[in-house]
Amino acid sequence: MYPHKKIEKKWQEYWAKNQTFRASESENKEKCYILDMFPYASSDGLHVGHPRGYTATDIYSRYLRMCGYDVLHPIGWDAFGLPAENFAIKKGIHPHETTQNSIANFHKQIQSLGFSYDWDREIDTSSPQYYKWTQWLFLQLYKKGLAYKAKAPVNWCEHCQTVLANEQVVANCCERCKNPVIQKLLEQWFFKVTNYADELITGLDDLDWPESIKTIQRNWIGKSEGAIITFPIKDTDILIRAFTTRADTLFGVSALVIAPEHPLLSSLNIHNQEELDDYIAKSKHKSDLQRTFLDKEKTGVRLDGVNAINPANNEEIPIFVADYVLGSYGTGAIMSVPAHDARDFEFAKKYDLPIKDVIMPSVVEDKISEAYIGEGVLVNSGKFDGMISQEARVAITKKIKGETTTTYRMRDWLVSRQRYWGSPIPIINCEKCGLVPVPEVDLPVLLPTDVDFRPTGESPLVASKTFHDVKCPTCNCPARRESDTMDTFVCSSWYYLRYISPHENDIPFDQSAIQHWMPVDLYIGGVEHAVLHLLYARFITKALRDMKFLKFDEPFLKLRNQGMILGEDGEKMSKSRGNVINPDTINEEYGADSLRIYEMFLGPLNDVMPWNTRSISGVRRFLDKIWTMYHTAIHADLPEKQTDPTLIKIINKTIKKVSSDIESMSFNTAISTMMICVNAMHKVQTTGHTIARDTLESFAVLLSPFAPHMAEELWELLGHADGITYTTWPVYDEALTKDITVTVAVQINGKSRGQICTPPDATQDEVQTLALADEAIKKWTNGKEIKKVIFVPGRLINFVII
RNA sequence: GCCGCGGUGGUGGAACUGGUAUACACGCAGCACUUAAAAUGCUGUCUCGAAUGAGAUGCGGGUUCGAUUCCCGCCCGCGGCACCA
Repeated sequence: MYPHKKIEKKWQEYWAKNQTFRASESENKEKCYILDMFPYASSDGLHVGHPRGYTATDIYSRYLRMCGYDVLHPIGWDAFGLPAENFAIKKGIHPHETTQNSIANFHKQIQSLGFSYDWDREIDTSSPQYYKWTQWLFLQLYKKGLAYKAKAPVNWCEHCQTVLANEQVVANCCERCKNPVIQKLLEQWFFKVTNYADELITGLDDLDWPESIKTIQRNWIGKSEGAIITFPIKDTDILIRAFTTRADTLFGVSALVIAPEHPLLSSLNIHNQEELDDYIAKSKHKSDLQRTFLDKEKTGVRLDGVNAINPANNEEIPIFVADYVLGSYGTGAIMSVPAHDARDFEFAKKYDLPIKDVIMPSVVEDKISEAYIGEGVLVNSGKFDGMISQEARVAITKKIKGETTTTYRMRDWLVSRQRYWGSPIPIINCEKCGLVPVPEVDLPVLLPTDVDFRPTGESPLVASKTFHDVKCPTCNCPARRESDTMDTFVCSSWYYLRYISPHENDIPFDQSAIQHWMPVDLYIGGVEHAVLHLLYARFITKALRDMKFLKFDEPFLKLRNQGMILGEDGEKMSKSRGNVINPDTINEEYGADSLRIYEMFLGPLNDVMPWNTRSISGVRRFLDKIWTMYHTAIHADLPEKQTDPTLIKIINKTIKKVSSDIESMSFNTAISTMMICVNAMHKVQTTGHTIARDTLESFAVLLSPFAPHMAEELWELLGHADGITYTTWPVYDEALTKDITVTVAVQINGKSRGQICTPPDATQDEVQTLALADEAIKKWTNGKEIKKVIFVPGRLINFVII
């Protein structure tokens, strides 16, 4: 039995002492930056989901080191933010203390799994050395006009007592506490992500990322090309602009519908003002949840006494205010075309508006029961009749002097938070000078400790006299510091740059080191960050590039997702369900190598998989088998070269398959291949033969990325004193992977009826003669005419008979 | 509703570019070792059938000598978006 505790401890100490995984910036080696999404330093500690991604990157890192690459593989801690703060409040301990405890715990847990991180580069986003540069980043964005303060309707979580970014609102609820989010009009800080909307979409094309993530980002950014069409209000000078993607349907407009928030509402002379005010007040009180989920039925108010003019045909059309039109998208006004838009159709039915067909579908199906939203040929559209939708959009927009434009669904990133545990925003509010950035020499703006950090709806930093009251850096008048803190996602939007020169105190990152290491070559993490971290990091990279700090466009060239590990009951692991598996327990009982291999053997990296503790015994048996096999094989007169042809073939095949599987991240099949190899070696050994040194060495190297502790021990047992990490990955001989004979399937009409053994390069004639001479085949072909023969060399021969 | 991904033994899964479906592992059964158990090793394990065989990759069609793989139409599950004009 493999004594995992003793051996794992031995090699972990060896790696630490020798700084085995320290990344160097080597001139003559090709670099590879392999990154994990750093863990949130939660009080719960590591769960079994973490090691899944970490093992994948670790296998890849260890593999590449042996292939001669210069590998950077760092780890650190995402430490600021709400969960840490909430935990601290619950315990009545300062979040700094609870966070440091969590970090220490994570550090210990991760180290015990034998990951090959360069621990010298460990970072903690809540340390002043780190957040100094998060603040620096904020200032650069501010200088560039990419960080701004504005009053806007924002998402407010009553439970967490803070605003949230759009990306943190899931189904109209706070992604953290799941309580409904309400809209509030507040002055907040934003990052201008929308400036990069277009590049954030086009940049995706060249990235080696899962299509699913690209699609999620594209949908989130929500590019839509259309036109703004101006509708004059009858008997006034007022013009209302409506955004549409379907200018081709302009002749089918039945009404102009505007959002309750629309600014021009107050300038209109409306006869039923009271009714309107009532409606606006009601819709203001509705949360977005009610406006969308609960109120499927559309409501609105017709504005009496005012009408709009359709610029296409000068028809007079009614104006409605309805809250299905969003004030925050497009122009806050739409042209309602009931015949060709599902929502407008529903609205028109309710308010009895005319439904006028102006687009003929190419295939006419059922009528009137719903709107036809597809494209087609124009009818009832004056001189545009007969045109197809695509052409008509351009022509009509031009005719009525509309402006073509592009809008995006994505909004700017709201980064200020009214909570304590985050990086302070480095801005000073001066009555005379307005917003004044903190001079860079004064960074970091330290998070004060003399405050009650429990949330009150206002930033707790306001309560700190030492923090809050300052002198204006420009005019020296009394001023006050910005008291909000930054969203944790700001910290994580640039951490991959800090790993590159984590100890620099005067610069955020060293330019020449950045040149050497960036961009990240492989990034692994969960899908849940598709529109959060992954989008923010891309934005920050592009912004820093435009400020000449970086010379590349995208931070992460290749991305892979690790699927979630579910509980044994197939449900998501959670404390309340009681199905959480603690990796420490598994590590203790089966060892780190078993846990690593088990998590990879479960199935494809990307798939969601249920945990099954019983199955670990399989991989543990695999390791035990290797252990005893090596101990039996290694003795004084161990032959150097393998002579057994079966083993020569299998080891060459195994090297080939394991190498290609690691490169394609098919770790599960790499492991089954190694199992097949071990079973073969074991069989040879139990039948009294010896496994030679070259075979044992090659296999130990193949095993080492997966089970590094055991592999190191076996490597030492084979007489090597310098560790396995930087040894050379074995090469295989293609000729030796080939079988001497192959089994060719013989089919009759596509059904397998037998098999024959031939040399792999046998010709069709040879195979055919052999096959037709076979008794089992004769039975089928006797007296039948062979119409056709299909031959796939080395695989099958198929006789088509009548 | 729209978009994306998936459906293979009792279980996790494998299968190159359309070429012998079910590798590898778990579980289960039997045997060996043992006073016994655990551990370990060996053998078997898709279904029906005594058998030559027949049928199985969610369901129904199609293309093909041959389909888990390609095409059409459904059903189910998971994930994303959610009045975005």
